[in-house]
Amino acid sequence: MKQNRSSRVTIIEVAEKAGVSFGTVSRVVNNDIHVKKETRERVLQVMEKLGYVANRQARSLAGGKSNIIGVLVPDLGTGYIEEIIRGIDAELSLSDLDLILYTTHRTASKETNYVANLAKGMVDGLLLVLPRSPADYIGTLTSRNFPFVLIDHQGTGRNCPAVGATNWQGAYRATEYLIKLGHSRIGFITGSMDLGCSMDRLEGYLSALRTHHTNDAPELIYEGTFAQPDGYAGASALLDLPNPPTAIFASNDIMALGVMDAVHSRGLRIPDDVSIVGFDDIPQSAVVRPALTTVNQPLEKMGRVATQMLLDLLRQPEKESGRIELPTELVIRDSCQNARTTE
Amino acid sequence: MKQNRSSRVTIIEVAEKAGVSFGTVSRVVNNDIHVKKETRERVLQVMEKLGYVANRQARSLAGGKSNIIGVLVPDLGTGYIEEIIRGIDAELSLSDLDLILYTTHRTASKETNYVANLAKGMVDGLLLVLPRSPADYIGTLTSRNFPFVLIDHQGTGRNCPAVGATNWQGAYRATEYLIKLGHSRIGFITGSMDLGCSMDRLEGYLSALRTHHTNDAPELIYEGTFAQPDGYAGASALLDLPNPPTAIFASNDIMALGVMDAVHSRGLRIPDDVSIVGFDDIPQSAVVRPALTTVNQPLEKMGRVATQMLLDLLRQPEKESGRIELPTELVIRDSCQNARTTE
DNA sequence: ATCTTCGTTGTAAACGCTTCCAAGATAGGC
DNA sequence: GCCTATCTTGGAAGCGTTTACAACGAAGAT
Repeated sequence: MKQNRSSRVTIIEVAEKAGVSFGTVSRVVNNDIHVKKETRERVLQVMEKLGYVANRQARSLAGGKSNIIGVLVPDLGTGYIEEIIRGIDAELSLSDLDLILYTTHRTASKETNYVANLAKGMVDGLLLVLPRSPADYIGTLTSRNFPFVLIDHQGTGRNCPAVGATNWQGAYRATEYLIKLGHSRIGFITGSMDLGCSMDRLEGYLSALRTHHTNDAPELIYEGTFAQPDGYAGASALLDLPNPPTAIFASNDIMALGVMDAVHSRGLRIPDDVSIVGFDDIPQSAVVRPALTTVNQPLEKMGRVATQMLLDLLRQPEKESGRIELPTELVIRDSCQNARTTE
Repeated sequence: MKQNRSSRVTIIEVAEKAGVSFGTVSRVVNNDIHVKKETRERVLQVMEKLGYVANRQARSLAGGKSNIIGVLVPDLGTGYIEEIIRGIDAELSLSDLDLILYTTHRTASKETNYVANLAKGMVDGLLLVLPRSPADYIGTLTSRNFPFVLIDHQGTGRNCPAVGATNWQGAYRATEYLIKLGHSRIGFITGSMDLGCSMDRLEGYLSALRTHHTNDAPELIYEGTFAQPDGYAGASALLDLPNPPTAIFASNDIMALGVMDAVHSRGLRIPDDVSIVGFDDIPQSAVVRPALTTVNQPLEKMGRVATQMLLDLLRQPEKESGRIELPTELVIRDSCQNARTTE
């Protein structure tokens, strides 16, 4: 017994049972004002009784919009993206839009491809999380006036809708904190340098060092890619230096976890021997021991705000909307300590 | 300038440019055999040149299927659901199906509602993660022959497609492990008792105690709901007992984290004073200090397997498929120790 | 040379809805 | 009581596909 397509209740069936034309039913469904109150009630009742559910595909086809918004993410499983999605979902569940999720698995070509296809009518708007190659399609999207919002990506020069966090400030504050604790050799592990936020964090670190006249020796900077092993490798390299740093600032928490592992495995103590700061404030950072001092990035909120922007854009496509930056905040926990004066 | 609907390339346009009828183009798109090789190539070229993308809505409407599968989850943000989604996504990205995500925010009525509507044509199949009230709709779904798979839920008596984990065995093994370490008073914190898996874990715990002739006093069992505060409260209550347990087994890792907090805040040491075991093996459990001994549940794999089952069901709806249980495994880390003989 | 039989292609009729236009009904103004 | 303005409703024309069916030509069989 195959699923019976004809079992579905259509607008026509409702119309017949209610003694009106299907046009009227459509008006009821769409909350059109031009329906007499009693008629509306009657139709509503029949709909209820028959268990009518509008066919999405048909509505989309006829109406020219899908009521779906596409969310494009690079990957799942870091805890980072998930927080953003949570915000998106929370905001979206307040509207009647659905969320369709695409994972590019960090492939730039896939990303461009998806965007191109999705923008051709599958979805009404696009939320691009941590985009790799926005330059490839932002132009097209903009000129076609297709609604989209970039999440956690530095603008590409153009003034396009985007929400990010104050990466520079966060890194500056964290570095300054370490300096004020008396650290003068502070190691830094970067993120993927093709991402704007990585650059910003590095700049923030460097600015803080310079402002406070602290050593910014290039050997203290290790280039990572945001993955845990980079933290381990970076910390190992830094601690092998003839004059090793007394504090390490990792560009994200995942790498900071790697740093902790490396430090532990050399028999050094945190924060006694090495102070550590991360970035992001993912759930793990609160539960590791010692709890990780880190820069909080309001990921869930970024998701929410971006979604709100997109909804605005959907309502009034003409409206210009630029970049929004949400504040980061230093969360002080237990992974840092005054630099030992014996040094 | 509003987005121009007519800018979209349709099958008809392709047909004209290629000098064939639109029917032929449709055949090419659908890989129908009845097209001469040269014709196909020509059409393909034109499609490429024009940047043709099939309109999903129209295909769905005409073809009677959406090529979308719905994933219904109770919530986001625990790290638990996300792992499952990751598995689903991984498997789905191998097919040409898209994933549309629904969050019920733990509301049973919303769940029933979503399922009812989705099954009426919006999606081709449903993946139900940790369903609250499957009894409400499984009957309908089954009789309508609508493809779906339950993830992480104990069958409701019926033999319906589901994938879960061996909760009973996992809890049994963990409890046995504690007993063999010499613990004779083992506290247990349950999950939400309306979920089958919670029951199974409790049963596993009890069975192990009985098998090894160990005390299963009811005061050692604290009823939780899988949330971190329950772990804290549960541990506090258990440790306040006149004869407190020397080990605590929490029904999930999140609660185990709460237990750790409670133990720490009383100035007790883990594992010296209290041994702790969790369940799930979420990423956090590997990074807390001491690292948490826990029962690994193959969440990502459960997502994959469920997706495969659903795809099978989509291909051959007649096929009967029952429940699959994936093995859990005890992961021994640093949160347990021999019971002190001084007790 | 005629009849089949493929292999290939064109065409019409859905699919369930939105939207626009026109027509019927109703009420107000003179 | 008649005409116009307003409210309400019906119906037709798509939206871009799929799919069943018909049609056509060419090749093989008789």
